Amino acid sequence: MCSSSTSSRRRTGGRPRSAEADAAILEATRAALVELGWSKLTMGDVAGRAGVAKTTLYRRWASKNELVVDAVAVLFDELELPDRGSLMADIEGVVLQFAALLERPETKTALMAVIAESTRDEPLRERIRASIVDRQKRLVLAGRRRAQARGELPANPASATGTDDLIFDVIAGAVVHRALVSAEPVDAQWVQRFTALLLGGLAAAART
Amino acid sequence: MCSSSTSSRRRTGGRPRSAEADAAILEATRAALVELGWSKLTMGDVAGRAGVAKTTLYRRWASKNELVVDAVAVLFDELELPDRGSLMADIEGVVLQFAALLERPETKTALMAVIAESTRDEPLRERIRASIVDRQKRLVLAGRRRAQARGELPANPASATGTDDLIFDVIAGAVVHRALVSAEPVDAQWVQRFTALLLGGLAAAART
Amino acid sequence: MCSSSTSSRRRTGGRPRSAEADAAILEATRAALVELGWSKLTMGDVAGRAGVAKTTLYRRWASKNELVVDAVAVLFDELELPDRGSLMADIEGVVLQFAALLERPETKTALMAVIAESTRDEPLRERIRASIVDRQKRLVLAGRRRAQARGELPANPASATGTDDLIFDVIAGAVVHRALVSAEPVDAQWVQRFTALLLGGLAAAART
Amino acid sequence: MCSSSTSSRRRTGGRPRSAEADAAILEATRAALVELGWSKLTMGDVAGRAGVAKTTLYRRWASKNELVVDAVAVLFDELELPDRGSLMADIEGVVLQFAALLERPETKTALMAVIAESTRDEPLRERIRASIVDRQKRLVLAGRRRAQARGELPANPASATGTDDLIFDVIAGAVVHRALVSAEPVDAQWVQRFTALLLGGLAAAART
DNA sequence: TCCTAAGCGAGACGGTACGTCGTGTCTTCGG
DNA sequence: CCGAAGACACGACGTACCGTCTCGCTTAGGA
Repeated sequence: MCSSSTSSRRRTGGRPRSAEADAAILEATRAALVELGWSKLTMGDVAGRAGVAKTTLYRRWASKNELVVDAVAVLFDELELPDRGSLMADIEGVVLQFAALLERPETKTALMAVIAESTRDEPLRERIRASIVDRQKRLVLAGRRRAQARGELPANPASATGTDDLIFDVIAGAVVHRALVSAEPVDAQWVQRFTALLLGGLAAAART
Repeated sequence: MCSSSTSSRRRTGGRPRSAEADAAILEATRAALVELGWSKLTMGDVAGRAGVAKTTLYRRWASKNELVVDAVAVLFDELELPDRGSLMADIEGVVLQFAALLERPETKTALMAVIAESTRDEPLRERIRASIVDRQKRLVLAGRRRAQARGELPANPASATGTDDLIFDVIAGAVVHRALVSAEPVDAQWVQRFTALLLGGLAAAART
Repeated sequence: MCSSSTSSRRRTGGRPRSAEADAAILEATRAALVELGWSKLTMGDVAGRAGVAKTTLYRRWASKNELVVDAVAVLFDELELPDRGSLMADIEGVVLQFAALLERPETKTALMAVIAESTRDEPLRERIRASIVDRQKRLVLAGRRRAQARGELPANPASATGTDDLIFDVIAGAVVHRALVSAEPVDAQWVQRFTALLLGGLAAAART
Repeated sequence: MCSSSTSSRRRTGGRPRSAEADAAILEATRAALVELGWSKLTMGDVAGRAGVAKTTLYRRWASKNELVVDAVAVLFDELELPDRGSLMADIEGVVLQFAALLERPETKTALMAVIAESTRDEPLRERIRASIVDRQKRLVLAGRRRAQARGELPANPASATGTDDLIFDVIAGAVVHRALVSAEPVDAQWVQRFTALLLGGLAAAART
């Protein structure tokens, strides 16, 4: 995830990069996002908070965008899928978790911004996919397998990947849209109605 | 839409504002979005393209964000819901239209950017809601009414508004997520699978 | 002298440049030279002292070098050649004046620095010549004419210009070298010995 | 000359400093001066040219200024005073030599720069005096003695030192001023006129 | 012969200044 | 009173050097 992850290519000479600096910078970035939001966040400010020179930031991250992606990505790893006993409860749980994550000011302001930038920046898009998007899909995969184990969904291997991607876009897209575009609360009632809709769709698909 | 919409408050004396200027500025803004994207777009550049002084821009829009919202909003009004004979066909049609709209560089880069800004800017959020979000919901409303007229959906007035909002978030969210976050094509196959899922959900909801 | 001296080319529109700003900047530059010397002087610091934005400096002067030349040039205009009754007294007077000028920290540190830069910067060399060097030669010219009027020097028009230039280089060069390179005081004794040497040379030249 | 001249204080153990490195660094410094001039010369660049680490430079010289003084000083040692048979010819010879030295880009750009710095840096002034200025005076001393031996100048010991210093400032100052400040060529004609003036002054002084 | 203190390359680091750019305000003039 | 032209204060940008620091490796003298 970190830009210095090229572990193999460690040159012999020279002072090694400070490992603590990385952590301090990412933490400072999150703090700055909370206080200032995306558009007011500056590299100089982040450097100051981290007790680090601006040069050090630029030595490790090519741009503000990449820095923010790395700083925020770790928050998405906090999402889990505890077994709540039924597919419905599992979906409701993950949706609420995801909504709570999107309520945090650092994610709320950063996520859409970096996605906006990624429309013009292929490397950034790749980084987002690797750091955030693909890591989320594991939740859908896990949920589906658990539901199949329970017998709630048929063990139908046909185009499981395509379906997983679809489910992922529907869940994540709906929650993001509700929270950020419609700008209305993702409360229990909305989650229940959404889950019901989704389960109905899955059941209908299973019957075919 | 336009900031000069304060039609009543027209000062008596003096030269009136040029109406052509407004159109030229919005057109120039869209052109700049296509060429430069959101983050490289500058007010000075837009003014130059429009053959207008920077002062004139600031006299009419308070910020770059509001200008871009106005410039892009009109594109969303192009969306229509021609009667294709069935709910399924109507949904597929509007999803494809929406996906095509999101493929245009000016919307792709601008939409997420202004939404990101809106998380820290209440007036901007309100402007987005009024100019873009609420205007889209008419499509959901129209589609539901047409389906009810066809008998495809029950004429159930119970919390229709809430359901409409949910459907809106699911459709718009899924398409935006697929197109911009997952960054994968919204092709016919995906649209069919998505529509099938949604219709299944709606049918299940209707049975309750 | 000022960069905005292109009086003829005054465009119609637009806010005119502030005249006070020019004076404040040059004054601030001299103050910074006194406090910090040439190598520690920064454009940002000058801007701060002048109560002006850094941009304004760069809008008017292409480089630190040119700014300093303009700031210091005016000091050289203070040199005068009051009639002291004899060529010897006139020379001693102007040498002491020049030495006093070179004792001021702003000239001491700036003069050699811009000359050093001018060895690699033709426009700067031209600016120095126009702003400083050529303006000094008037003193030699005036002194020679006055001495000729007194009968101390023959009214010999033969290559007067070449001789004036030579005298100028000898006087200015010797004083600068004594003050800055040898770094020893230009006191009354030295001035007397130098003047005697120069007068002897002039008298010898007159006899040929 | 070299900063490592602290010959007495040689610690017992440890690897001695490379002698070739010193030569390579000074050579690289001169090359960089020729190519880049004073203000564009950087320590990193010099290190690169010399095939040496930046650390090695700083271990031996405290600053860019001192390094440049050392690099340039050796060039001034090339000046000689071959016996040309008369005082006039000796002066003309040394002036032409000095002018040729000042034509070299490395001296032209470096000399004035370090002198400018020395106005604010006492140790640097001392180093310049020891490395460059005082070593030049030997030429004046030698020329005077030779002229006295020839009988061209009286063997007058009265304040010989003061006169030597004056002559030194007049010669060196006039040439430097002509070459760098007036920025005009030190050609044969100028040298002859200057020499005639100086000889006249010396002859007049001898008569007193 | 080994030990050991220093030299050395490489290069990351905290700083500081650079010169440019964009924002949003202002001041002038002409229509 | 509008609008163009453009100067202005402000502040962030990303780069370049500075001079210092940590590394791990080399190298010569003294034990």
